[in-house]
Amino acid sequence: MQEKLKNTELFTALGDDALSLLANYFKVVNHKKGTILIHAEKVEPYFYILETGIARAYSIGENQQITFWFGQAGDVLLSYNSYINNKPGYENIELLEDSVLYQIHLRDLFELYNEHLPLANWGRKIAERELIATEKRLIDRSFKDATERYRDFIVQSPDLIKRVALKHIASYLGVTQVTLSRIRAACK
Amino acid sequence: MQEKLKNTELFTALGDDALSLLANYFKVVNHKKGTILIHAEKVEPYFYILETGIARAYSIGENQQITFWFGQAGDVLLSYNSYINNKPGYENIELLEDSVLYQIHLRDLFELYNEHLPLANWGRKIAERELIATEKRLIDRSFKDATERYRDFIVQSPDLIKRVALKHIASYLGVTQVTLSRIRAACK
DNA sequence: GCCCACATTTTACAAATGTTAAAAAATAGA
DNA sequence: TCTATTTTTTAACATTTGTAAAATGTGGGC
Repeated sequence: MQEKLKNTELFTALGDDALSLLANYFKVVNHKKGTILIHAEKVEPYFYILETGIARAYSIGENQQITFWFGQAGDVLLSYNSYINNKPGYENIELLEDSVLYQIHLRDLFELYNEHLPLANWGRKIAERELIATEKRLIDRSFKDATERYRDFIVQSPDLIKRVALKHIASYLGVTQVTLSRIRAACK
Repeated sequence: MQEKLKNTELFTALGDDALSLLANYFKVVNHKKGTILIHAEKVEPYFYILETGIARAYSIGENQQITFWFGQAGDVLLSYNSYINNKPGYENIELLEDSVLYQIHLRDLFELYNEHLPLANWGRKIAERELIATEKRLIDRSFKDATERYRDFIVQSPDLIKRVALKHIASYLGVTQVTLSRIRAACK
């Protein structure tokens, strides 16, 4: 495993032995830009950690896709409904750049969770951190207008602004692409 | 612990020994309607499970409160930022009815998590389920208009519609009370 | 029963955002 | 480089939602 990944916030909390135990099960995989790693209509049996690249999670409606999450280096890519309920999910995950990932089968991961306490607590923290981030975004949808959300996004995710198509950022912020364009024109 | 609580989805997954271990640490507490159980500006050291009653979590902005979560019997009440980061949170939790709760100190809960594997995995599932629910709500904010969200809410939470003030439901749905009133008038 | 405090609805108007279509700009491939 | 495709912007108009204030409804205490 790359040193830089070991130093992400997600891994520093794990002890060395938990880390090397986990590393035994990880398989490094490469995927091209455009790969759909997780399909909403399937039970997806893998848990991924992104080493390099950018990903987006999106749901498909009648006339549109809604991007509701972006993943960057060190983030976990997962179909939560597969993981928890062993059922197809609501999210697709697409790689927006050529990517390197660590892959582990959910079967193996759950076995580790049931054998190794620090890992079980590590899995708990992954979900808890994601929950806090998601709740804050939900709250921001009410407290802040689209312009404020866009400004915050620029500050908090400067990499994403540079590397992700604006149409995806628009739906992530909860507006249409036309509205985002207007906001950007007004900000100049 | 009440039988009915043991039969909630949250507890049936736990084995009997994990349940009785947990029960040793729970203290039953009663609180009046209106009690603010969790304060956003404080590190709150307790984890609660609601036995009877209804609660809401809300954040305070400049001119308004936003209710972003409702808790019913069997749900966990918690300041996630206290729990995970040992820092003050973004959420207040208010009891909307006289309530009976199980209370455990975070110190004790973390000790259990570090000793007892089934409990650590139970804690993981609590956060994961909450995450799925929150992500779905965030996605619904984009896919569905306020009228559809209100109709869904009536179907999915018939108890809350009866027992919670509409001003709280309005902000939970992401609209003002005026808009909710208009929706309700149109639905008649 | 009456009054008070609070919740909800209604109204009129303003602001923000969506929709559709088209033009302009950027990007990828041959 | 040139073309084809996709992305982004712009425009005009429709719709939804917000704001502020007044009116109405509701429940508890005296």
